[in-house]
Amino acid sequence: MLLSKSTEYGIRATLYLTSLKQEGYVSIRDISDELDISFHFLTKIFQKLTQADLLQSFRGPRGGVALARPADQITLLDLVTAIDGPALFTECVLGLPGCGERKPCPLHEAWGPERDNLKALFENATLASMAADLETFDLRLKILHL
Amino acid sequence: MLLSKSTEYGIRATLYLTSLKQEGYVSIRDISDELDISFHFLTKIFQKLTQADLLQSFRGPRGGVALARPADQITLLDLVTAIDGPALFTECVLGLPGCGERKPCPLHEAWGPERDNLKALFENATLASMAADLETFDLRLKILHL
DNA sequence: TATATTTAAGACAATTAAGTCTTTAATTAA
DNA sequence: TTAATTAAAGACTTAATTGTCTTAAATATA
Repeated sequence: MLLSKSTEYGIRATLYLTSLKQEGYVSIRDISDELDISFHFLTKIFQKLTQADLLQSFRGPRGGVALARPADQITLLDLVTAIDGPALFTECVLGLPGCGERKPCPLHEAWGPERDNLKALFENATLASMAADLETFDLRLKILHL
Repeated sequence: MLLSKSTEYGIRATLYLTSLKQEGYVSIRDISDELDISFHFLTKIFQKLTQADLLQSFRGPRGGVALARPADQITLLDLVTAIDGPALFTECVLGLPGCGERKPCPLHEAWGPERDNLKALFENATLASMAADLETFDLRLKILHL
């Protein structure tokens, strides 16, 4: 699996938050209800994003979470690295510690450009651009209940 | 993480087996000792590869494992899908069941070509080509003990 | 000030992945 | 035929991830 469940949830939830375009804070409960994600689990994921300064949170009535900066200044790469860490973009595909130019693994050369592509893709996708796509193409963030 | 530990081990071990260019069977113990992979764990991984007809195994003295077909006819994609399954190349990046052309997630369009690249990379890398690189460039499969 | 609302934090449980150990079956060779 | 060698199979343990629950802290409002 490319992304952990935590990261999958984090992306969907943050994207949903963005799409609401709400002035103030949005409660985590509203988001978890809407996207069918465990409230407590989502709370923990948001805590990571808050600690990484991607979100702001506020306690008490009318509290919740909000983007910490404009939606065009938060990328998918920000979200992924804040939750899963940078391993996907830094570590050897074969898990060999110390794999590098000096003594590379058999996939090193081929994986380098591929990893850069992936990173570029994640870097170019901002919450703003994705939220725009969301509107334009009526994309989905929810699981369908049949 | 892109690949599971099982797949990482499976690739390294199969590649090592290929590089030996041995006529008969190579014992799993020899491979696990050489690459510092748990013997029993590697045995299970090889069992999957044997069941997927990528390896042949033989019990008893002078037994072990061997490639089931020429090294240029086994790809990295074969190994990855045999061990981890095809999810990486088939499932939605955001984990939305039913994500597809009809009702795609916000990453669907961007991820499609990227996934195809990745798949092509894994499909073009055969055990033969990687083993050749291994010789030519003195690449490494082992963890370095300092 | 008291109560309700909301996130923070941490304990705990369930599930999955990773790793170990033991027994069985197949095969060779003495 | 007996003993040694090797993979197969499955039980078991450990660790990591995922998910749940409870309590504490912060804040607003009545």
